[in-house]
Amino acid sequence: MATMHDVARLAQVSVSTVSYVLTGTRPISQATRDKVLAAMAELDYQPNAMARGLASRRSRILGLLMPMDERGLGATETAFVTGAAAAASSAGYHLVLSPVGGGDLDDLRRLASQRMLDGVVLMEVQLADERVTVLQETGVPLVLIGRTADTSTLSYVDIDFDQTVREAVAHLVGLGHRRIVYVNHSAATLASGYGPALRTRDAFVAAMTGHGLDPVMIAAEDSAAGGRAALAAAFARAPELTAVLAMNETAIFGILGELTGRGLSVPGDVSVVSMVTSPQVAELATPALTAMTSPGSALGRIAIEALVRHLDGPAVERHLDGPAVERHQQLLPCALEVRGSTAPPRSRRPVGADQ
Amino acid sequence: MATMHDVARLAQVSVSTVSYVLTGTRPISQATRDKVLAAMAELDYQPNAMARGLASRRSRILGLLMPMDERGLGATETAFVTGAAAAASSAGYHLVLSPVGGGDLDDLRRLASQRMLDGVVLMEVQLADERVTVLQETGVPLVLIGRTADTSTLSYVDIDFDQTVREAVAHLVGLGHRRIVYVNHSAATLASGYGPALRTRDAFVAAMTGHGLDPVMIAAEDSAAGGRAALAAAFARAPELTAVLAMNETAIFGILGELTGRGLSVPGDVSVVSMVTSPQVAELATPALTAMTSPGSALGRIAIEALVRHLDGPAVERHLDGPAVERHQQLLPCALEVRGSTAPPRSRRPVGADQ
DNA sequence: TTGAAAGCGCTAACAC
DNA sequence: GTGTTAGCGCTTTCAA
Repeated sequence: MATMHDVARLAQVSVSTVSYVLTGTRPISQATRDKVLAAMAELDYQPNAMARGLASRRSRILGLLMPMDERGLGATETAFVTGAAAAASSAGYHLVLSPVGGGDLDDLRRLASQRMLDGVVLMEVQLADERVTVLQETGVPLVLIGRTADTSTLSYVDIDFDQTVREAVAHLVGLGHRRIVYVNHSAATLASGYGPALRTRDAFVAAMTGHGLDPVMIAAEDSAAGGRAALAAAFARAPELTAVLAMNETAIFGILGELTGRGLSVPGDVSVVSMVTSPQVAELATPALTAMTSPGSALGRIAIEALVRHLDGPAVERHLDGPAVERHQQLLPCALEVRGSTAPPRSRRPVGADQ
Repeated sequence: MATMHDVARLAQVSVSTVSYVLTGTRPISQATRDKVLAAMAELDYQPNAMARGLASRRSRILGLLMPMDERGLGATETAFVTGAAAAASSAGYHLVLSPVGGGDLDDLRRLASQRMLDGVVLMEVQLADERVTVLQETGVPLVLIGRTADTSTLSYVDIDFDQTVREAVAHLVGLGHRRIVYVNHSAATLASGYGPALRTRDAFVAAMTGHGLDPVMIAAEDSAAGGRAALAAAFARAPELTAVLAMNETAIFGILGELTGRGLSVPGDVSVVSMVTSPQVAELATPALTAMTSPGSALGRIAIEALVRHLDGPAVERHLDGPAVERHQQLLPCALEVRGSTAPPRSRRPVGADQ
């Protein structure tokens, strides 16, 4: 493995010159640059990332910390990751994903304190999230996907759940639905402080109330069985329901199965809208689901861009906690994609503009 | 950020002593160790990973290279990742996932050449995979998940597709099915040299032939629509089919939908077995799918263990390509998990032991 | 426009 | 059982 010294010797220049053509930190004459480049090519030189990192105190590596305790990454998360990776790469950074489980807080602290990561994006943030605290203590530049309860000192990008729910409800109401049931994640998930579940719940109540309708919410376990149970509960609570809005990507298959099992057709008897769902999953169902499509890759891109802006920005007071530190806080709504699972309810026509 | 020097000064010992209590590379008296540990705690010392890596020429980081071009990680891949992460962690390594797209071969080469990764696990290997070549050229220790066509010089862990298909077919045949259609990935995927698709195809032909049955294979696009089309094609090719064996986790939802659409019940009229599927996905369907469950986390664990054994093993001739380099080559079968989607065909009873 | 040299924070001989 | 010290391969002053 050739080193910079080898390159310098072959090109008949000093090591610093080689370093400067690599970093572009100071002007180099074309002739010298060519010599150096030729030498590099000849030796198949690759800079040693460790040495570079040690000397420059920057690894040029960004970490994407994602919990993997659950049922895997959906297409949504995947889009997120690829968006982030692309943004990192075009900013000259590597992106590595670190599968941090919930338990290993120490592991997380170590990872962040070892100066191996220039910055970190944390996914699946809870309203009260110890990981955020740990990360803040270590001083690594940090951007969240999702939000903690108190966001005053943090940078984050998140889905605009309020807007998303409002649009979904408006779609159904526009079709003429009045009895709409919201199927959320499980009670346990809600209790654990999972932001999306909590925020969509509140947004649903607000949206329905705004339309003068009664908000009915059911919690469902993340499984097909949970979805079936939730649908049964929904009919118990609101026998005349004509539409289901589901936040739970897993339960929704159970909901559809149970609907079919009860001899009810989608969207003839009951309309179904899936929230924060990828097109891939929406297309899996029969009929394909009308869904609110998450802005996955944009979220990833924006998070990384915010992080990079911070890192590559003026080196001033990067470690001062003064109010001068710029935070990036942004919400992106999901987009309504109408497919085959929504239609006007059987018993009534779409409401008119003046109604 | 405290350095080793600070710790040494506070503990009144030399830096090397601090280093040795950290690495455990030579005996240290209990008294000294305690002093050092106390100093570390007091200063909240964290070793600098870059410096350590530069000096020791080992980053203690393992890379898991996974293509993310597609529809996301299923529960299978997730189990894989968590298995790998756990194994790495308990061997004292960090595991980072790198989302390498198909295109960036140069990016891959750079990543591997920069001495940032002590070893690499490559997922989703194709029969002819340029990435393997690139990686081998860089000289990083490498373990594959999946296999290239020529495995003579490589370490790998893979699913035993032969055995898995044989068991799946045996299950159906045991129930009395004779007309079994195999729904594979798309023709394009097959043409691209995707090992699992190719290997299961061959295994299916072998297994069916072994039972004296006619092997019918249909290629399906990876979508619900693809599944529906495949089922139509299957009925065209084999009108009297009573069972479907599906390799395509995405298409299977279309298959089920189309079956229902034709007024056919599962498993009453047609039995369905899903290959290389996670329990989570299998439970999504109604009825829950009988499936061959992939040994996800075991695969991940074994791959990492093989890599670590290589890295931590005798430092002898690690860069020699002599025949002394031990390769790890192992196949693991999927396990049959019977759920609600398989039953004896309507028209006949299970075959007896002597039949 | 270029070179010399002092580190970055650690590991691992080598010495005792 | 412990200390000294020469690097690891690079970046970045300082000096020309």
